[in-house]
Amino acid sequence: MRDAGRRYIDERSLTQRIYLARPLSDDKRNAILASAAESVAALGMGAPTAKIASGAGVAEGTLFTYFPTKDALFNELYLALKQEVAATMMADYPATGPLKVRWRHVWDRYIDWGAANSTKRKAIRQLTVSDRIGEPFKQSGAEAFRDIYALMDESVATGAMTKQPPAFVAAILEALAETTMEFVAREPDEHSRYRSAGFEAFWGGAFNR
Amino acid sequence: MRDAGRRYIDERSLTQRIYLARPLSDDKRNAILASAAESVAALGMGAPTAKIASGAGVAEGTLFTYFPTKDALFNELYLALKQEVAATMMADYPATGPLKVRWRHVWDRYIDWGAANSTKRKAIRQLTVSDRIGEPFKQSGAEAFRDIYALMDESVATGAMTKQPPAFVAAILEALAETTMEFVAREPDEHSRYRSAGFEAFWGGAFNR
Amino acid sequence: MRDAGRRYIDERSLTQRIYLARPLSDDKRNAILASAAESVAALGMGAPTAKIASGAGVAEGTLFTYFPTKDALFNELYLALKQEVAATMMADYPATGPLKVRWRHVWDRYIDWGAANSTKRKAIRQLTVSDRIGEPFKQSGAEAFRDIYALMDESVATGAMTKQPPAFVAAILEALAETTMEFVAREPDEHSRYRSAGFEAFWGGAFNR
Amino acid sequence: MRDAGRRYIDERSLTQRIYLARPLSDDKRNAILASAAESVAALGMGAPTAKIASGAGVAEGTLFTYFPTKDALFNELYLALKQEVAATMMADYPATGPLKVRWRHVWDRYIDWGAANSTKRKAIRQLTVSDRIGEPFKQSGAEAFRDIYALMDESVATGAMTKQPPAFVAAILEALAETTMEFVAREPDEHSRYRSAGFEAFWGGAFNR
DNA sequence: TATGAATGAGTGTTCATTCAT
DNA sequence: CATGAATGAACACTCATTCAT
Repeated sequence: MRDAGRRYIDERSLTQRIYLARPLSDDKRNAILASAAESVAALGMGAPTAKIASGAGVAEGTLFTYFPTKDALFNELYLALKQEVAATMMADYPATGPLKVRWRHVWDRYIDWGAANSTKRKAIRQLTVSDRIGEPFKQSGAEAFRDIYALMDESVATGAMTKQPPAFVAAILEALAETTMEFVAREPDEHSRYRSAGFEAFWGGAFNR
Repeated sequence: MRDAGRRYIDERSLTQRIYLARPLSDDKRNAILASAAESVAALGMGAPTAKIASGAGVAEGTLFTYFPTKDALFNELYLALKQEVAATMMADYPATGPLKVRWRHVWDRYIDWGAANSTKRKAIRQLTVSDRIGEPFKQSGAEAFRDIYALMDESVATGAMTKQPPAFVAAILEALAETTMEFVAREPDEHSRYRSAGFEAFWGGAFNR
Repeated sequence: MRDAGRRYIDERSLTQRIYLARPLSDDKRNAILASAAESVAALGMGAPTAKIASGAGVAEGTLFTYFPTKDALFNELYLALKQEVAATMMADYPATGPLKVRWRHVWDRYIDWGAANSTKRKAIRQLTVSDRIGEPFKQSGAEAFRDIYALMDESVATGAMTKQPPAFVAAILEALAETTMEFVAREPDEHSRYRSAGFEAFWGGAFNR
Repeated sequence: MRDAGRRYIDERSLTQRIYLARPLSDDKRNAILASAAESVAALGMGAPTAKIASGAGVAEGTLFTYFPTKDALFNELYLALKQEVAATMMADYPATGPLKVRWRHVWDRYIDWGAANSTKRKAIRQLTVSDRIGEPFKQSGAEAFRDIYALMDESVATGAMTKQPPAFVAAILEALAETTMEFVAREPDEHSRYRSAGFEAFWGGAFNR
């Protein structure tokens, strides 16, 4: 029937994928992903593909020429969002300078992104707990983050988290960031206060002794 | 909680006989809740009521004599789980003693509960993100925890979190605990190591300066 | 199991039934019938037995000790209502006097009953079209009416309907009466006008030449 | 009514191709309506949508692409049947000629239609008493008939019904016709006799003095 | 390739009836 | 006899996916 995997998985690389000759429209693909994010944020994993399609301005069937399966769409969405976050965090990254400043830079970007993109934030949350994101996608999602921490490798060698795997530190950062975003969303006026408090919690917990 | 036997024995009158049918069974109610937790952990909020019922050993229809609605069931489940966690955390609580020891007590109970009840943990997670838990139920769930922090009121007045609302501290504890449980679940052999590391992250972040 | 037919059918007579030794309460039985009429009027034949029972102030199961089946209840209700109508029509019947006056008496009673008992009227209508009233019950229902026309036998021998079966005349009367009641219900202020107009339509149609 | 083929052929543009999927089929729509009429006649408003669909030779889900709701289907069915009746009544209508002949024409068509379409007749009856036909549909249904009586306006100004609203006369006609059809259905051999008798009842009741 | 009608398995909930109390 | 919990078949409606156009 349809060659479902055709452009879905590119063997060469998952982070830096190379798109081959393709007549499909990137605009439509992106519109579908965007609509999916919105629908998932609002309705959870039960969001109907029909609604996603119509939100993207395409027909029901069209969705399936871009993604062979609802799950495939969600996996791609997960990955796209994770990569967007990672990219945002690293924009303007001050490669030099004190460690704390660099972490703070990353942290602030993260929180601000969450505050500005609450839909996407909610979508990522739903996808994360849904157990429908395959291991490979989870891994490449994590990779995007691990890249970040790699850049700050030295830091992990310091402080309280010395003996913990970087993934644990990363997970803690995410957990704290998510909590912080939650409170920022509830009390937008306190945005910068919570952002600072969250960061101090992270920094004190992970690096102080 | 529920006193199912309440009207079971009638002592009001000997002249006007009052007929009593089978009372609602707390056993069944609990079986349904337990089965719901398992199903939700495995399948998310989409877990079919039919599966929940059969998992509880009751007929499909019976579920609805105990809970008027799937959502009602999930709300009650959420509350029950939250209260179970809170109760577990406070068991054998050392009312006196150094602050850190008391927090550590609570923390360890929490992590250990999560390790021993991964199904329930997953269920609570699904319920929490699902947006189908009504505000009143969220509130009473939070109350159970707020009771805990109230007991340690003094502590909040100290350290990095001095100026943050207790709810924020509580949320941070939960977030860190969840992350810790996640890693404990993945690497059970490292249970106590992660438990300690997680706690240090919390303590250092929330109370050190 | 239960001897469902026990007091349900009395072989001796359907119009003048004789109730044998019976421990069941007539009050409850009547309450159930009354509640059934209301429920059927409001919800049609789909009215739940549970609602009927609760409306009668008895338990769900109790309904089934008085009527073995929902259908049985509806059949009895049908009969009871038909008999009530017939009895009402014949109250104070002027056995002597001009034919038209006697018919008019019956007609007026019928219309007035319908105006005063719209619930019962609606219920009878639902039951009549429902195809769940068994032939025997339909027959005894009709009997009640046929008794009436028998009293006025002579009249049928006159006028336009001479050659039609009395059942046809009866059916026409019912149809016209129902239509009239409908309009009376919609415009209560025009009660007596519609009552007269309806009667004239009947009289002119059935007896004039 | 519905012009299913409307968008089927696209002629708007040759440069911007517009893709067209299968259009809704009027055949299917009609098959569903027909099957619904049969099911409703046999089983009342409780007729399962599944049975209606299978009776129409379509899948269960297909029914809902043509009618959003069971009630919507029933409303459309009601309207379709009413309009069919009205159209039948007016076929070959003798616009000139004596009043009584014209009424008789309409009457005969009505009775004959009922005799030939007992299923549809039963269906209409069920729908009419069901209280699930919305006011707007009732109104457009009535309109079809009012159109008829408008054609014979003059007649209403004559005879016994002079002072009654035309709707009342219409209702009487319907009631008498239904009764007549009922008897025709029971005794098909007496078709024309009952048809005449019914008409005389109507004519005598409504127009004679 | 784009479209949206067609499909039928799956779901939450209702309800007549039974039966333990 | 009265009660109401227990039962499971039934039902309206949804939805991911297919495929004719």
